Amino acid sequence: MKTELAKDFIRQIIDEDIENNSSREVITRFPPEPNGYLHLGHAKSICLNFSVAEEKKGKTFLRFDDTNPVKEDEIYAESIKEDVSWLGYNWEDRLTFASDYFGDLYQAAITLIKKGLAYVDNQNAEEMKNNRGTLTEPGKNSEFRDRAINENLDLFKKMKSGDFDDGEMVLRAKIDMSSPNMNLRDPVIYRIRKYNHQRTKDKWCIYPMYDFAHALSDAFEGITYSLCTLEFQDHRPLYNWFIEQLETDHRPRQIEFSRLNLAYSLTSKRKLNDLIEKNIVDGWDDPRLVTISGMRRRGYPPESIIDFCQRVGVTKKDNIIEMALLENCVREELGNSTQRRMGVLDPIKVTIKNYDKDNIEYLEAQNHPKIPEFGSRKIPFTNEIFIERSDFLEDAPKKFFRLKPGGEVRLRYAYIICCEEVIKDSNGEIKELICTYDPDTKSGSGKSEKKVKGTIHWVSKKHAITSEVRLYDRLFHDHNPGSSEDIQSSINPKSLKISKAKLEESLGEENAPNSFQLERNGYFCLDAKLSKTGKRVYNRVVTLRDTWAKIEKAALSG
RNA sequence: UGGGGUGUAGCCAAGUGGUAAGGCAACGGGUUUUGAUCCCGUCAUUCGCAGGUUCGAUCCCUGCCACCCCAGCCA
Repeated sequence: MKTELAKDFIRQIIDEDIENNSSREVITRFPPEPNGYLHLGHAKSICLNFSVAEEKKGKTFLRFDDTNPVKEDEIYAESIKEDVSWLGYNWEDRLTFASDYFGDLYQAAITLIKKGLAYVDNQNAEEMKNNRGTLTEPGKNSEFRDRAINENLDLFKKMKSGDFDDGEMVLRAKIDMSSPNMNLRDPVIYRIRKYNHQRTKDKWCIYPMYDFAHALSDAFEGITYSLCTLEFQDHRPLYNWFIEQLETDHRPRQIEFSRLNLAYSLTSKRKLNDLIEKNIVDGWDDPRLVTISGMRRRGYPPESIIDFCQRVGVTKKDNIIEMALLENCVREELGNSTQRRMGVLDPIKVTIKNYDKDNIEYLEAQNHPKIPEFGSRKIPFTNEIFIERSDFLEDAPKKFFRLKPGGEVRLRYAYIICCEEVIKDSNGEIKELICTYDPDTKSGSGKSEKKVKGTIHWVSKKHAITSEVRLYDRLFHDHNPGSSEDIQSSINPKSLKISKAKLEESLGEENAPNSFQLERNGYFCLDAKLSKTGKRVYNRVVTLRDTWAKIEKAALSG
């Protein structure tokens, strides 16, 4: 935990409850539907549910809300488990499925019918829609609403035994067709779906709806706080209605909080799915996506995601969090946990004409500027090296501290060099720089008093390994791409740039770290999906803060 | 024009009937062989707006405004 955080309103409610009744347990649940992959918004919910319970020595269930066999699949359930674990949470023996309760749910429906609180409706979807009314007009009672209890019982049993086709009948709660809350206008609680369920196979052909299954599953598991997002606020009266009418042993309490939105990204399963189907991205784990699997592949440490979720807080206010906060969390975590290396993303060759071309000098380089325990390594220096193209400017502004014609710069851990000559090709593009070095300025030798303003990174040409490095930018131009249905038009065509980078020799070693900082270039991580033996592909996780870029930008605009 | 929510800085977010925490961003300065990190400093006379109650209101009351959610046999 990096910052002292004030208690959010949910924790305050829980604290008050505990004060009023010291025996009250904290049992929460994370209830995903296995019909897609988890994203950053889910991470917020996971973090909230698990940490709130953890803080009070309570428990959290991972419960799959698998009540719609048409949309759900086991592969999603597997990925969800992997993602939750990766974030660092453990549900222990509390892995459950709404489908575990299908039998109990069925009995609960029977109870409702017997109490005269549910009825079988023959209306089709179209008719039901027409009779539901509108936001300002009440609905109309179904002509089947006052069926006898025995008839309802009989019909419901026939629904279960497969006597009717999909859509022919539904079971509805009998509440109030004129309620201003649409959820209370006799909601459907069971529908017929002659479809193989991923877990119960063909045992059932009727499936409970979310409101019914969710409220009761919470009650069955003894959930004390059922935390969900704001759009379920209007469902709370229905949630409570089921709990009250069925007189369950446990009475869970639903509390809603606002979902997380991240600027320039999408946190909607449906829209994410769209991107994948249209091949705009490389699957659910594309590193530009804020799916958990995408962020994992990108190289975001789970700790940074948890830290982020803690910092954004929990309220009922709509929000769009800036990407900068997430990136700050990632940098902070990686800064303290990764070793430093050197690598050139866009190389330009430098020949040091006064350095013996047959000589190879091994120079000492620290693996971390502040953590000596990370040790050091030796890097080879020769007369031909690569430096970053952007570290040389022919026409440099006064405050440009890097290399320019006739100017000097320090090569990190090596010598100070001076640019003597610029060699260009027929197109005017710089092909090579001819420099001289000052032998007295060897790093750490203390022989020279010479000081230069700039230090740049470099790699020995002879020893460099060429690797594919993927540089990312935001996937969307639109601050809130989710607000539009036209996702395509806000796609940033330059969100992925592939570079043939020159990396220092040590990154080719067997025990080379999988994630590291390339000094002055950012944090990088091996792409587990694209890398093969003999071919390593790296993702830039995040850049370093770049105040020079800011100065340049300000100079351009001002 | 029904119901349910929400409005505190550019983005998040505390807060109390006694005079606006913190983080991110931004800006200025110091240290630095990463223009990184780190450190220091600046950044709301005002809490959606208008009235009212009060010695005193961001907090209590009234009215208004803005935004979000709801008319699936999805979750």
